[in-house]
Amino acid sequence: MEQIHELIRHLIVTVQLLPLQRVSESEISEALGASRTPVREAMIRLTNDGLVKVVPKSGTYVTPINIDRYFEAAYMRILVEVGVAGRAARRWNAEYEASGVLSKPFSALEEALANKDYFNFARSDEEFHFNMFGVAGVPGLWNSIKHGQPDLSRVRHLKRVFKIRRSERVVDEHRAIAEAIYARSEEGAEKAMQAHLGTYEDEAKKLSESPMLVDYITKINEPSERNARTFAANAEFAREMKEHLAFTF
Amino acid sequence: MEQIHELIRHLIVTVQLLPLQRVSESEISEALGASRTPVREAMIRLTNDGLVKVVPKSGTYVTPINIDRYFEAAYMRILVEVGVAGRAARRWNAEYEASGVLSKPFSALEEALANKDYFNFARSDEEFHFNMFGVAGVPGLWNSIKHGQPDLSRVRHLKRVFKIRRSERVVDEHRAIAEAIYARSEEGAEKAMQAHLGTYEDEAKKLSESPMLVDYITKINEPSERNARTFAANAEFAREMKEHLAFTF
DNA sequence: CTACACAAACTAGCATACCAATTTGTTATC
DNA sequence: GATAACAAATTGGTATGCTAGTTTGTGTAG
Repeated sequence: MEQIHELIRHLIVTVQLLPLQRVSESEISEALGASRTPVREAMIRLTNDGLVKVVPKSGTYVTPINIDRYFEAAYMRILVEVGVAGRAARRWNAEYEASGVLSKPFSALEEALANKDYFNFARSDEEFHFNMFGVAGVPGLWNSIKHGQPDLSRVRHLKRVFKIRRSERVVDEHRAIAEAIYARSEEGAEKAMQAHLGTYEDEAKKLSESPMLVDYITKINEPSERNARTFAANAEFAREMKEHLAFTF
Repeated sequence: MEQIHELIRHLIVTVQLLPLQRVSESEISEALGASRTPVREAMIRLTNDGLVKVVPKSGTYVTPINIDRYFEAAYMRILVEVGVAGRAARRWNAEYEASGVLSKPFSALEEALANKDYFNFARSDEEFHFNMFGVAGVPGLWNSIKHGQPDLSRVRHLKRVFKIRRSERVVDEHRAIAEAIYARSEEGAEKAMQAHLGTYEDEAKKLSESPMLVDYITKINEPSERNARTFAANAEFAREMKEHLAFTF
């Protein structure tokens, strides 16, 4: 069941299943060669993820992408991480220093960038942030930030697709954060984190400056005849659109 | 199914179903006169809530209460609400003023306190906070704060049971927040909110100063022969314990 | 040609039966 | 009496059939 959940989730996150599209239990169970029960259970979990909405006796539909929620989640992340960075600086000590909780992922980050290994780059980036939460004494919050909001993943995926990112500066910014924490400078760490994540307004601006993405989201959120298409036909539609827009999914 | 989910959730939150206890699908479905399917689906949702853990081919167990997670959630709430209060102050304008989004729930709060109507007191309190999120332009974050962390509800319930609360001061604190927002004082609003919610350390201290609650949580988290008891027998156990401790559940 | 009514098809919700794996209780062996 | 092996019972996972409600398509009346 977990596998089905992951599969459908992946299809939705990568926008191969488009908003408002119907994802019927029977259709998927048939396509996957499984019974309806595990599919149904996957749907319940997807409902919890906020990725689909079940309408009794009618159908299950992919939820529209709500970009406002993404902004909110980004804003929340900034608030939390800035506070956590300060707290980590306050709690920093020789023991943490010796363990290399921050220096190790930072080194890995530098190395990954040098090798242009973007997969490990993202991994090390995440590890750095996660370990900082650990130093701050609130390790569980990382998951809340990461999975707390319903639909971060789809927008994040689209950002990748539209190549909205920045790698080089990240290393320097992490260095600044790490050094402020080493120096036990609460204020410095907060400022460095603020600079790293940018403000809420910056985030909004950055996405608005990429109207292509906003337009794309608006477009796929619209109801259309594709809503009536089948599972397979819709994947086909997504593929066509993908090629047309020359994206790398 | 929603009803079953709510029922079991309520039983767990009110600690009538104790941590580590087995809650078998068949047992519950039988007790409720329903089939296993809806019970099973409720279990999936409870898993998402972090209230139970399913061990395949073994059983479904109530998760232990993790008080650290509660602290983390409280800390996160403070970080977020302080930032949101500042943002609300920055965005405050005549339109909001005229609409009474903040003044109305505040008045209701005062009135509820005067009538010792604690139900409406809590309602107005929540409405005030929620509306502040609206003024800040991030209404969706309120739900993230409220339901984001897995196990806020059980500790919150226990706090009520152990009578750890404070009502009178809340009104004054809300007034301070509201007035800072009216004055469009970002810094003032943040400070007032910080004072209202207290710091992370204060929260921890407050609960530590109530060792009875900490001890109680430790105790019910421990494995014991009750883990082998049945659904009904365990509810009985909870009732006994309740009476013994003279709590008002 | 349009509007409405009705029927057929499809939907998710639920009940039930069966399966494989784990746990637990018992028995046989030392 | 302790321990190991085996068997019976219990568990969650899955498949499937049925039901009630919604949607959609078709046909008929205007």
